[in-house]
Amino acid sequence: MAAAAPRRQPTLDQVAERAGVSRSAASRVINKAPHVSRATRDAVERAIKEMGYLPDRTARALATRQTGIVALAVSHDDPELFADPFFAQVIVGVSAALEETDLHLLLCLASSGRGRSRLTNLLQTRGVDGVMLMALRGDDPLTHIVRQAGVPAVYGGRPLHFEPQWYVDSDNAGGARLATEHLIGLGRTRVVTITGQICTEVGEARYRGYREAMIMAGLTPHGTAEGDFTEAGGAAAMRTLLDRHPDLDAVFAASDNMAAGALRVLAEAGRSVPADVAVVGFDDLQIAERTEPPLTTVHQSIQDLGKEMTRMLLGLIAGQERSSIILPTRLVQRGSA
Amino acid sequence: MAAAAPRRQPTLDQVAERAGVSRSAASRVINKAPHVSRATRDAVERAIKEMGYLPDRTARALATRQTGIVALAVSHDDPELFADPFFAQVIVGVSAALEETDLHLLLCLASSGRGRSRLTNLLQTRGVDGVMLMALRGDDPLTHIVRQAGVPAVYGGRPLHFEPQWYVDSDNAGGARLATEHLIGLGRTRVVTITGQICTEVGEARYRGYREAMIMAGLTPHGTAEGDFTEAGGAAAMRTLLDRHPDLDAVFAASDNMAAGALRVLAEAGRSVPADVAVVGFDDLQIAERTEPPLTTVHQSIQDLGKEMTRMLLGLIAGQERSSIILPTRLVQRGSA
DNA sequence: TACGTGACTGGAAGCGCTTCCAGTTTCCGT
DNA sequence: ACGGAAACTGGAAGCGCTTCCAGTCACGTA
Repeated sequence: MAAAAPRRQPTLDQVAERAGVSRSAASRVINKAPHVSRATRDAVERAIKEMGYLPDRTARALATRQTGIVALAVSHDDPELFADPFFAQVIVGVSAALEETDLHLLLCLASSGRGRSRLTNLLQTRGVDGVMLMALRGDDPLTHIVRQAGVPAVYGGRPLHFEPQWYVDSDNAGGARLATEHLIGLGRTRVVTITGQICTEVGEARYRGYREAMIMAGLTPHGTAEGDFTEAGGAAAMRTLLDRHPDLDAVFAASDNMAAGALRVLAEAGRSVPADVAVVGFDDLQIAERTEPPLTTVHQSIQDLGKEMTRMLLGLIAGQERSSIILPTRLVQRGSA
Repeated sequence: MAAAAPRRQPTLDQVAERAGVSRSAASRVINKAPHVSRATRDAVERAIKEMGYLPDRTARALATRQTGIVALAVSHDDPELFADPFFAQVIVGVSAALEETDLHLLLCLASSGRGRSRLTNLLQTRGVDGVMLMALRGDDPLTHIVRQAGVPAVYGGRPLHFEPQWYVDSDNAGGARLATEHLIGLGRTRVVTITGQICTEVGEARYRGYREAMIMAGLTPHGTAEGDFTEAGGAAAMRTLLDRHPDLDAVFAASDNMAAGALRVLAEAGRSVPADVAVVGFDDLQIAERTEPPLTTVHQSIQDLGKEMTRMLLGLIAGQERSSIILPTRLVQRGSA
């Protein structure tokens, strides 16, 4: 190793000695605590500057019982799931919110059993001040561990069949309603939907929104096929729907990726979009601007999701009461509907 | 807060007391140190189990002067850069390598001045055991800070005009050579290139590889246009090239995104790919499989990059000597060449 | 002048763990 | 039976910081 000079960084004791005051006085200056005379403060500050002193994080953490670190945990069976740009956006949001604080972000990809036990250990050994949990299933043992470890925790999205005490989620049902209502407003009546996995909260909520909108408009849900949020899955579902409901005149796809697959299949089938069939997606990913025609879709701000999760967690760590948040969605009109 | 029972976790002292041994003995058992009798070990292990003891990370960190945390720092001016799927892949690789250890990953997006100073502080206050640096410019002050803080550091990719002591990088020049040679092997002689920003190491290296291959084959570089690694940039560059070198019969684009833009422009211009113009990209991103025609491209394993960086860093932390690594690339043939 | 008040100070006790060291025990070979 | 090495043990000194507390001091008021 090119380990730097073996001389260690100066300690608080040395600073205090140089400033000619006690260690406690020096500590007070550093922490901007009250009851410090002008003379003491000046002396300590000068010593700090001269020695290039910086307090040791670890020692401070031990004394204050605060690590200055929060974790973002992505718990899921598929290790590749993290490659979804969704998480990058969340992280950008989280980082932005953290930027204004002195906290740092620990990222935990807990897909394997080993990964999960590492995370568990991290929480139980008081390695972080709080944790944000994402992408976990309702029966994920993590929910139990987190609760038991007594670590402040906020959820990003809700697991199915489990309402966490504190969470931030996009208004999935509302967005789906928005999309469906838009299609209905266009005069379409034979609106079908391509859902995500119904065994996920997101998949279920977006399907629910579609149903609600249809029923509110006095229509009956015209046709449903379950996809898996991917482009290929969307294409397959679209083929199924065309087959079963050749008269369909609109489709609400629960993700942009699925909508892209659907568009491809519709083109192959000779249906023109939006003339014959109107299509709306969900997510407003980059892909939505590049489909042919460009995709009308429901926008959700994933960075905001990250930001709000972080703010909520900071509040909880500070001991404040908070309430869960549902983030709004909005329709972005492009060419497909 | 729903803070769990205020009763704190048991400490090592309590475990020792319960086991009827000294704290040092208990510590030895936990750390699997030698010189522990069977009886002592059993007693301590039983006490640990009964009390549900887990050592406190922070206290241990203070005593051992090891935090058990490594940082991945992405230092760049554009906060959105992190949204590039590239980083997600790196993180997946890093996580996989870390999974086998007891270390955790701290993620630092240091784009703003504030972010950079936070990172600086983290390193100087001994908040992490080592750091992996990515996407920084040659003159990034971070390189200096890292050096001065004496924190083990490995670079992912090389900044321009600066060869870090330890780094992992893809063989960009070699890959570009591979791509260009492939085009030449196809009988193309009027091969042009769309480069990335030449003011980046990657951009420069891939351009260099192209030139080398051309010259080795006795050809003169036929035309060059600088893009910015994006699809739009690639499209613009392609238009320029078509305009200046209407006779071109092949193009090597320094990224898949740019290649996708180029394909679009070529189609608009009525050039058929690969018949009239053969195209090769670089990166082998998902988009390469979806272009029309599917893109022949140079594959690099970004997860491996993350893994190797991590292994190297772990080695450095453990005090081993290491040497920098250049990861191989390979050509993936699809329809465009 | 005496006294209560509040600002300021440093000593000392932690935070929970590792590790050095000196002392004790055990177990050989002889 | 005995000397010595090797295995084991617990006391104590840290790691570097925060914070409680008892004490000092200067001040304004009665």
